Amino acid sequence: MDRTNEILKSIGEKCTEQRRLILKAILELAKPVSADEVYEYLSDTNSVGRTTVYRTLELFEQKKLVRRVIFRDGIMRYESTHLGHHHHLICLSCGKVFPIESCTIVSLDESIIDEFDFLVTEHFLELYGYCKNCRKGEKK
Amino acid sequence: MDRTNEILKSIGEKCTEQRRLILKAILELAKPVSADEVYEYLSDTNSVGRTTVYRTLELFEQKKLVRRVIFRDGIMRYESTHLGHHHHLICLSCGKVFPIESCTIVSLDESIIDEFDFLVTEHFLELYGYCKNCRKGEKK
DNA sequence: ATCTAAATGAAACTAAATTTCATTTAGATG
DNA sequence: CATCTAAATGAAATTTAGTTTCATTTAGAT
Ligand SMILES: [Mn+2]
Ligand SMILES: [Mn+2]
Ligand SMILES: [Zn+2]
Ligand SMILES: [Zn+2]
Repeated sequence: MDRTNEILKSIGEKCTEQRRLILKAILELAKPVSADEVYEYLSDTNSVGRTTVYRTLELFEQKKLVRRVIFRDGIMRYESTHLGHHHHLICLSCGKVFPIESCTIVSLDESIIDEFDFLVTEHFLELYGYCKNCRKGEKK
Repeated sequence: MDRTNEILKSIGEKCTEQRRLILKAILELAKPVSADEVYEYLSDTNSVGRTTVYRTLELFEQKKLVRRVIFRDGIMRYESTHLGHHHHLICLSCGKVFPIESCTIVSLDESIIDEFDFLVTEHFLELYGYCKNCRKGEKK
């Protein structure tokens, strides 16, 4: 029946109301969000405790339903892995986050083993600047 | 006389014993370090308080003597700006950090404005994996 | 040598995240 | 369906990184 139920079953974990709600929130929010943002998002339903949000996001990370994203403020955020590997544009003015789905870094990853004798297994790139909207009316 | 004194004068800030020691530590450690790592490094001299370390690193960042570096653990680290813009290889096994001095991303930065109408002003790339040493003896 | 605005640091505080532990519950079993 | 138990939950306590406050000290100007 419910989409979230399916997903929880597919990872072989117990289906609880809390887990369903947290997963739903992550899917609906559709951007990197902190545990507290998930908690706030669900606060009106009043059915999930903070601790459970933290724990559940950790579980989801292990089960690869979400990935952890760290921006310059150091806060742990999580986003659905529904979108594959990608990078982020983050607006320094309004904070909006835009995904860049193409990744030109993979070839770099591979050259590193030759040049540095270092085996790259993952990489994170974030680009900061100013979005279209926030540049409106500013002298170009 | 002292190298650190020169530098502090050059940024037009008061030369205090604490600032000299913190700057010296940053230069000697020559890698991204947290305020607490600087504090520990100086703990034997017993001449700098934790608060001063935090505040001084912040000052140094404003004055562009150091830059802030955030890895996956979200802890604020600082490194000398002596080395220009570069990226990091971080070993997931031993934690060692290696700089990659060439940056192939700048051209990406420029293409973003056309593709996303987003003006990139800075970017951060970190590559995680396993260094030469930590791969010793492992099946390739 | 004197003076003062700035710097320092101990202690209090904040915010994010983790741990503890008593209570509840999903879902397996009969 | 009723019973049972290991797992999940959440309030509260704790930890950790970082910030703020404020009384005291000090760099360096005069
Ligand atoms: Mn994303
Ligand atoms: Mn570096
Ligand atoms: Zn914006
Ligand atoms: Zn290593």
